[in-house]
Amino acid sequence: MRSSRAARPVKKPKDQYHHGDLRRALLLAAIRTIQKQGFEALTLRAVGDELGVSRTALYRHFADKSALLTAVAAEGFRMLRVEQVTAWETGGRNVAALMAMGEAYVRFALSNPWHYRVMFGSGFELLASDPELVEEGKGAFQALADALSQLQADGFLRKEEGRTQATFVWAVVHGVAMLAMDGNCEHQGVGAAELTRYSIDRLLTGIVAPCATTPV
Amino acid sequence: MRSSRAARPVKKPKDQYHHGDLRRALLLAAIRTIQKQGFEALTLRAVGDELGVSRTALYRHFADKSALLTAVAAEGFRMLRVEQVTAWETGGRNVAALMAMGEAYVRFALSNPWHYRVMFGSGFELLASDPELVEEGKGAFQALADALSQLQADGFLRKEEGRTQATFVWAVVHGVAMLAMDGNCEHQGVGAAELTRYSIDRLLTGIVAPCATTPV
DNA sequence: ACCTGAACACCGTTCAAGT
DNA sequence: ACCTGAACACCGTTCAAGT
Repeated sequence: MRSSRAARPVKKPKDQYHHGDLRRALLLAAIRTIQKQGFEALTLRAVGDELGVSRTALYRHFADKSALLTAVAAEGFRMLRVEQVTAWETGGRNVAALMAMGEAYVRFALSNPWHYRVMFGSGFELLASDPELVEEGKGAFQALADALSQLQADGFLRKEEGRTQATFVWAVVHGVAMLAMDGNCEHQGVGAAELTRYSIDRLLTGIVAPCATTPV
Repeated sequence: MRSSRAARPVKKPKDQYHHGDLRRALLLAAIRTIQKQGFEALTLRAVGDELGVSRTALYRHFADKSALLTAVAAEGFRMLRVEQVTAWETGGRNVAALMAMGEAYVRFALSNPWHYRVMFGSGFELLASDPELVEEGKGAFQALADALSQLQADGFLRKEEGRTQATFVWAVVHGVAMLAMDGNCEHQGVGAAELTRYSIDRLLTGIVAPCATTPV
């Protein structure tokens, strides 16, 4: 279908309308705007303008603004998963690598604060049942769950229900990321990097005083 | 000033304009709308209509919509602090009471999901430097910090920098609350109540496997 | 099929005018 | 001082019309 007629200038496919993949272009433009200008700056008009396209062209590729944001969120989970898997694998698939995953998680949120917010559906309605969003969300979760599962098998972690443990670990890095993003920790005089390092330590060891056989 | 002229029907103070305290009425109406209809349903017009007042009357008491939301957030932190202090004091000011605080924290978020979101400035600009917001936010944090501080003194918790430890504990319950609210844990087959209980346990003990002297 | 331009309903905000 | 009604700029969305 695509190359039915042979000799034609392949570069610009006639430029009849615009790019080759407007949907992807719209998605990336939306991410860029959110990243640089924040969530409130994202208007369908601005996205269209940036691509030199009508403000209603978007409706050919997304049902509405909510669908666009859902795609932005799904793309975010994909990016996050890649960084998580990389941290785990290059870190050596051990406890140190798990800690590197935690650091990478918080770093991702702090580097992409607005994008990260969209991923967790803050302040607006996300299409929570969107198949792509669900799949990418599960994928990011699974990267963490797999790491924990192996560390359980290796005897480094408590052996307990995997998804519950994984959700807890996720909640911890998520909470740290949110507080650090909002500046809530700096507000208490605690640096984001310091909070992250401390939190990952205590995630592993807990906050209760060690037993008497261990030096306090 | 208030009772200068004596004999007058005290009930309705002439009804010249409206209520006695429009600012408070606007704040409560906004909270009610957010609570029941969600964040996107909060329009200044709707708030005005609900109180039978012009849509611009609000500008006599709040600089703009952002200022109204900031007041909503501050009120939320005040409510949260009350519940936290209650849990701590009625719980007996011990480790069990700390766990009750954690449960109460998550319960607050799950009972007031939209209000809770506003408190953490999701998706819109909050007046982060607003004195009332800062004060109430610090107050809620302090309730937790005080509890931890006493448990440290009593030897139940690791003795370390108080604000860092408190911020970590806050991050954990915050993260659990967020995931539970979004249904992200149910999505993984983990119940919110189960996640909360487990998380508070592991917050205390950590996830690493106990040392050999303790039964696994 | 894909895109456009005009139009509609809705919103936050401003402002001159009322009491 | 406090509130109102009309007006303005902006937004998401729809739709008939173009290619």
